[in-house]
Amino acid sequence: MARERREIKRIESAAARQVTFSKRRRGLFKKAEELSVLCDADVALIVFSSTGKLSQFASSSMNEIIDKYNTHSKNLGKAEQPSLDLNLEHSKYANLNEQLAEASLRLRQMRGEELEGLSVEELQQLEKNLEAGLHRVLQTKDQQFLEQISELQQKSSQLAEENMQLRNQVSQIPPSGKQAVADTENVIAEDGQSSESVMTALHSGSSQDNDDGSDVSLKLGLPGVAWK
Amino acid sequence: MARERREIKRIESAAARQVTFSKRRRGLFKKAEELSVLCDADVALIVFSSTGKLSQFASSSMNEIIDKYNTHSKNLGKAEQPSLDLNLEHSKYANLNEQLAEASLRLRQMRGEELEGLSVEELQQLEKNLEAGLHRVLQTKDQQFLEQISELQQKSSQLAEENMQLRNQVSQIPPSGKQAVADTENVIAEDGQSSESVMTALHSGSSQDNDDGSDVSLKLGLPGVAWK
DNA sequence: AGCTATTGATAAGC
DNA sequence: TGCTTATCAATAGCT
Repeated sequence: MARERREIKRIESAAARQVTFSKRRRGLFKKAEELSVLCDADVALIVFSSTGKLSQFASSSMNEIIDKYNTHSKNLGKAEQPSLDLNLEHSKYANLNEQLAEASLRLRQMRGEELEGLSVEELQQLEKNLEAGLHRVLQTKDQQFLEQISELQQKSSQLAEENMQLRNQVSQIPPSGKQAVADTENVIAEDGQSSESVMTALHSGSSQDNDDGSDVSLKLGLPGVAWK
Repeated sequence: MARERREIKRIESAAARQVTFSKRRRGLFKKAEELSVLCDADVALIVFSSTGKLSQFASSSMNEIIDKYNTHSKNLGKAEQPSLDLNLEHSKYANLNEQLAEASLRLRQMRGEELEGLSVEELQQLEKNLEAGLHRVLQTKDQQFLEQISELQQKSSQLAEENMQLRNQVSQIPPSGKQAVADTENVIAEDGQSSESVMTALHSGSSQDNDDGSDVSLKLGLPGVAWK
């Protein structure tokens, strides 16, 4: 991949070998990571340079992958420690692995993947499950929305009441020129503003803020929620 | 490195992921071997596909390299192997258990259960996944239906043609009383009947039955399928 | 360690 | 899975 093709054969010059090692090692590790990310694969890569220096990459945990490798490849004889306990341990492990594989497959199928082998009946069952799940999710979501709206309405009316009381107090102050009128208008204006951003709090769990009604500043804001 | 740059991010389509996995895995193994040869390095590469299938490469012996790796990385105290092994075994087990619990929870949530703790955002994400999954399932189902319909139409027209030929043969028999006429009518009647139940076979995989046209009796019937 | 001319790898499409 | 092609990425040889 360069100025000239390089024959795949041990590089004799130690210097050139070192340079090529650095460059290609970087490329190899990059490719290994890309494969693991793109294809959701578990990848482990161990490289010892000719000088004995170790480099490694593992998409999850190196030990985990090596264990998995040993499990896969060592179905062959191993007459050492495998006592009853170990065998038991192993079969439990295998069993868990199976369950996990099964669960993963179902999950992927619910996401619409790997449907190839399914019969029409199985597809219909899947469809039914998805529709039921979707229905429940929508119900739950709606319920949460309704609860939040109800909370907000309550808060709103509470604020409106406070507002009215404040306006009453203000109006009882003997008029001393334009100032009083301006203040009253301000209170009304602020209320109008808070009702515009009223749909954004909710989630921050800051519901105790003005339970006593002493704190009039509303911190409503639910960031990142799209209201279709 | 191709028609279009691909973002390094999990490929959602299972089919595309599989194709890319095959191609890139080959490339990765090739690069690993080239590095080991060119630079006289000891390289071990272990890859588990998302479906759990193992591929491996080792410039020398996999076990040898793994041993060397363990020696290098485990400078930490290690007086006994049983304790280490046992701990490893235990953590693997615990880890698997966690993964299984996680998968089960997600599965239940897709079925619309245990949604209580979810935020509106999480619910919306779930909804999106469900809709996408449902969409793909419906597409797959429709495709199967269409394929089956197409097959049946073909079978139908083939049968109709056979029928016509049979009718011709029958009509060429010199009339010898009412019997011949009655036979002709029967053939027509049977054809009409088979077209009514024509949508029900498919799954039994009995497609060789009348390839030679000698067996006119259709055994179409897909029990338990509701055609909304 | 940077810089390009080249070769190599690979995303899409069949 | 394999093959082909248009493109993008890795890297060999220099500096």
